[in-house]
Amino acid sequence: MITSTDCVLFTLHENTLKVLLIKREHEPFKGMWTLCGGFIQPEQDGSDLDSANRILLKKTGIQVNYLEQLKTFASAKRDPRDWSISIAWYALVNHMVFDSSVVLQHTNQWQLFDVDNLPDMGFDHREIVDCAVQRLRNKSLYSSLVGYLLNKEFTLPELHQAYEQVLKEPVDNSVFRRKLKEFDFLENTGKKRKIGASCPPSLYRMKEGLTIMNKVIK
Amino acid sequence: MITSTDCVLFTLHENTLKVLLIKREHEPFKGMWTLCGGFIQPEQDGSDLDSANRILLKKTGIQVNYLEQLKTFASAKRDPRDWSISIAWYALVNHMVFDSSVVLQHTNQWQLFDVDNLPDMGFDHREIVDCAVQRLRNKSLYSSLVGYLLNKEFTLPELHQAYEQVLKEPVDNSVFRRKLKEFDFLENTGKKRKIGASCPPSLYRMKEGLTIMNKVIK
DNA sequence: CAAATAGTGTCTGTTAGACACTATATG
DNA sequence: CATATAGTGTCTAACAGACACTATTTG
Repeated sequence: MITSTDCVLFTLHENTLKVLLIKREHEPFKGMWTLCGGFIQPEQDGSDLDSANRILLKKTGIQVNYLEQLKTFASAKRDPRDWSISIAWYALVNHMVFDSSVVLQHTNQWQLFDVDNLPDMGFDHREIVDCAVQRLRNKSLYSSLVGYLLNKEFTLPELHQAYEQVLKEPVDNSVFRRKLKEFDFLENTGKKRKIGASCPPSLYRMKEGLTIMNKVIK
Repeated sequence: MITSTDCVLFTLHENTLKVLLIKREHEPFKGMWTLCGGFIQPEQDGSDLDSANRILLKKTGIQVNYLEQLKTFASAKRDPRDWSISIAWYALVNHMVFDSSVVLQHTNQWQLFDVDNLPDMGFDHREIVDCAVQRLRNKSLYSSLVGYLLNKEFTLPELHQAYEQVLKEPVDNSVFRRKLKEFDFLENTGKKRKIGASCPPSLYRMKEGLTIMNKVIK
């Protein structure tokens, strides 16, 4: 019995929702694109969450902003070696961390892929990604998740754009702002971002301690 | 490493949402109330879903109407014997099956408990039940799930009552019926149920092939 | 035809969506 | 002070919730 964990790591890049895939170095599925995953280590990991964080950190050097259990994939056939259980997760990070990760700088065996234009993938990882994309898009409608794809401080126009990129459809500006007021998960830093010959937007950050809000955006 | 599966089996009884708990016969937690669970058997089970169905059938004799993966609970401490993974599920059945199950008739080591008045439970099963109740109540608002708690054929007043019992709050009759029309997951059998000196309600059944609808009730 | 329950219509306040508008800062 | 973008107001159609009403069947 194989007990493992796999994580769908999302970020926004080039105006698109992307996922990190890693090129497998060993059989099975050597050379194919797969999720960031690994075996659960009972000696090291106190819980499934620990496993996910440990493996993310080890394989990408990234400490994520948001991490949530997605679903467990388990069957006799998903791994040719043996009956296999994988606890799948999805995580959200700002794209900056990809530039600052020492681990990723030392290899080119990884790539960010548009979630709507994925390559062939090993195991049942395509199914896992599709499941995660569906969950993220759905949950974005009534939560503050999208905020975790941005830098710690961001402007409302940036957040607005992020929603449109995740959902792949336009979001009305006044609806967007009305909803944000109801949600109330942001706090104004007082600072503004200078851009050019125009009105500079305020910088906001996520309030501490919240992950999910309970109303509908869109 | 222990790999197991546990199921929260819901039904409606005495106007209340209840869960089946089983009194444990062995250590650990011998004599305490626990969920219907067991070990994954790689030789017998093709998938996690197969495990859940097999264990339900073996321990309760019940074939459920609806079964959905809930969440996976995994840690070093949840089972005193070893590091343990449990893939948790929730299932919905009509109360009738408890009377017709031969397996359950041959033992009294089980009981149905009000979800809002649970006994002390072994392992982390209390947490699992709470998680399942939350999921069921939430999903009931925008799905046809509640229908799976009823008999194959049921009346609209029965379904209405079932919603109120699951949600533990009144549901306006005209809103209820308006929503059902939008959802469109029922078909009229043409039959009616005779009760007494009053207008007999029509009998409906769930349309084949659907499990989840996508609008909001309540 | 009275009683009881099934089932429908109607009114009101709230909200999503569309879009026009005002405010603010900079070169 | 022109320009560009930030941010707000307003109108309309749809819908949830409350509740009164009509319809149907049986003893």
